[in-house]
Amino acid sequence: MREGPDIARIASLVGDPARANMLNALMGGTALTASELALEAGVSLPTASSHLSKLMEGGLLTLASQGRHRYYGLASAQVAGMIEAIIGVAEAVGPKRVRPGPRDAAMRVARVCYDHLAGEQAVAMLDRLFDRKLLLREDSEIRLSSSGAAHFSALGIDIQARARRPVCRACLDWSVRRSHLAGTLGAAILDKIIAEKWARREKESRAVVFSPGGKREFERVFLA
Amino acid sequence: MREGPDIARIASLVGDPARANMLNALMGGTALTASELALEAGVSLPTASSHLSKLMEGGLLTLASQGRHRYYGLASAQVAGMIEAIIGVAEAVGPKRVRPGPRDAAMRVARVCYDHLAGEQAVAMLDRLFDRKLLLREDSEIRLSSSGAAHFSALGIDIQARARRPVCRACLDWSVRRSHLAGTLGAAILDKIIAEKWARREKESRAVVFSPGGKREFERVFLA
DNA sequence: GCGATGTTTCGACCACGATCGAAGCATCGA
DNA sequence: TCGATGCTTCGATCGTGGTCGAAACATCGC
Repeated sequence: MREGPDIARIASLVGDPARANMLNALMGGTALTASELALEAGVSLPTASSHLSKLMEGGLLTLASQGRHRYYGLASAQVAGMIEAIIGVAEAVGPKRVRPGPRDAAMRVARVCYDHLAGEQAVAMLDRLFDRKLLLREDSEIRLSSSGAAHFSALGIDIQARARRPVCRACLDWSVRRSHLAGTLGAAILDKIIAEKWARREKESRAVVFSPGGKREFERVFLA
Repeated sequence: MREGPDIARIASLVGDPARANMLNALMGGTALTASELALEAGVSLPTASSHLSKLMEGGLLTLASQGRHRYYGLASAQVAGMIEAIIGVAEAVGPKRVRPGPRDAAMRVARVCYDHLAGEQAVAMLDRLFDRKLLLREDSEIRLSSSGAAHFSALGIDIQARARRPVCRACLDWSVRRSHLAGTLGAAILDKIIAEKWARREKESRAVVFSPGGKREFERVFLA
């Protein structure tokens, strides 16, 4: 019972499912807003806010205020390392893999992440957009190339860079552990997918289900 | 959102003060009985028993029954590494360490981490072993070189690589924030240090205290 | 200024889990 | 066989902390 660093305090911060989901979402290194984290964690905005202030007070997060957006990120690589260590143990002791379930499987393939597409389809799409040089990696940023601007414009997706919100942003995918496309462009693409009826949003879920024809169209346009 | 290894489950196991104290006590590497752990955690026996079964179910502990005694120990070096990582974060964000205190200072210099040596001495040793090419970095792994195998063999440390547990592993040190050597080789070196009486283990603590002569010997052999 | 959007605070509710005493098992030494 | 010791299970209590709706606060575009 002797004193030491308060390890229980830190561990219990990670020990709540909602907070664990938030931290997991932040493991990609990109800072996220409170709303995005609320969606990732599957809790309401007030609840998420409460969790975030606890994580802040615990020193696990940093906060960058930009106007009315507040971007939360992991405080340090040390914190990320700790979470990796916990993930490692969880994987080692929990080979459970309880039957994925159909909704779960659908979620892995494609789902909504805030206002853009996530899941295997989205990750594949981002890869392909890089391959075709429609998007360019710049350090940790993503930029729209001139050919990309023309390409999306031809698809009826016009991005006016007016918004304070970045046009392109990488967003880490929990199921694939790689990035997919967020930002206004990501949102616009999801809008198009829904508008063209290539896919529909599953009720009461984040899953996005493509129709057979819609899937072909999507792949022709974005995965070609 | 959810899916993936259940990190919240693992973290919440560590997140209870009583359980955290137990795990901390077990970081010394010696298995302890339920009564000892109850005392260490400052809770009654029934409470401790309940905590222990939770830790067992979570896969964090191993149990060795010997007659009417039941010895609990950490399940693996991986679990120990996770706890070290959490301690590191707790130290970093922790409140204004009030005067380190002598025991704390001794812990920084050298201490037991599960079954191997940690602390400044251990970090310095790993650095030196790399310099002398007795160990080789390979990506994020550590490998024993042929000259290293010969060297340790000459010291009476024979490592049979058959074990499923890796021979060499890096383990992050909370006090120095750099790696020290874990794995069977790390354990064997600690065994030698104790067997040669170069150092003794402080009672009721993880600190390892070198004798003046032992320190010289250790430095001659491992830090030369 | 205005309404719209993003975020936090407040208040109230409720459940989970930590806790302990007493009783039940299990194993030891005779 | 017996009592003693080490540990776990049972049952009941209780407080901490997660949760959300409503409202307040902050900042933007206009």
